Amino acid sequence: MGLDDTCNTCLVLGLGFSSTPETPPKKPPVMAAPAMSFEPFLTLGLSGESCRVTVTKKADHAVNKGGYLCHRLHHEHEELPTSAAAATAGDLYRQASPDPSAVSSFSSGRIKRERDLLSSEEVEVEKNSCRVSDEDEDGAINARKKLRLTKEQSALLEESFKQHSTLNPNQKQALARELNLKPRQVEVWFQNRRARTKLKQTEVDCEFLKRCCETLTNENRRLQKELQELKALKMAAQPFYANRSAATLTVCPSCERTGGDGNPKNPFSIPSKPRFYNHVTNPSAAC
DNA sequence: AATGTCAACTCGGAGT
DNA sequence: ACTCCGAGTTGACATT
Repeated sequence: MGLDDTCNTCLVLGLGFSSTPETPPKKPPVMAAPAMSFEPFLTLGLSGESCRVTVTKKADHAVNKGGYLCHRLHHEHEELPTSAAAATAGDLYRQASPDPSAVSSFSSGRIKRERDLLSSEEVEVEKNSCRVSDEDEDGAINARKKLRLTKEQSALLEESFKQHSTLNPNQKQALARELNLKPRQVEVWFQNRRARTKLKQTEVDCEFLKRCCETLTNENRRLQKELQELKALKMAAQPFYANRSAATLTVCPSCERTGGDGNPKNPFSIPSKPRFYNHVTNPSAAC
């Protein structure tokens, strides 16, 4: 008995959670609450450490798909972005933030990023957006600074995320205006937020499946034990059932009762095995 | 110093 | 062709 035995039973847990489509529609359903939507396809097996999640880890991707660094290095030789007005609404931001356009311009292939800047409205938003200058107090130019959203901004974003985990362009614009951020920043925040939600949900699923696995292992153990007991019981009762067939009735020499035929092809018959029935010492053990 | 967090990035796939 | 999004990654900053 033990885990090895349970493994021998080939107990396998596989949950696809097909309720959530693998390829979501254009506008995926809102994952409003972590209520076991089971989107990730987790597999469980009893061999080895039971739980394997199909979500790949960072380390699995040794190769960077893109030339992000190359892009950065390339662009750092390009013209510097214009310095924006200092953060007059500075209290809104916990720390100095770079010009978002400068951040965006780290890569040269900025087709996607630039689409956010096309409309005059967005340019206006950008002008008011969180930023100081491209040059920090050390004089380092165009260094990538990390923007930290304020509590108020985070709270509002969270609130909005609770209502809808994806934004349409209008919602994005409105939220960006309200938060004094670029639409692109709002978009990124929502993307990252969805990713975090999914990761968290995956962890929850994993824990759930681990518990399932433990429960099933215990159940399997219990059933194996029960089976053993039944087998033992059957063996003990074997002489009684050994010769029950009406076709070849035999008479117990001791009490003159009849027994089965012992035909192995009869699924209900138990083959008589002399080793369990000592005619000499116990001729009527079945009785 | 090591580790965690998270905004911002690239890339590729899918929808229109 | 364009747009959006998910997956994976990077790097600045915070925390331990």
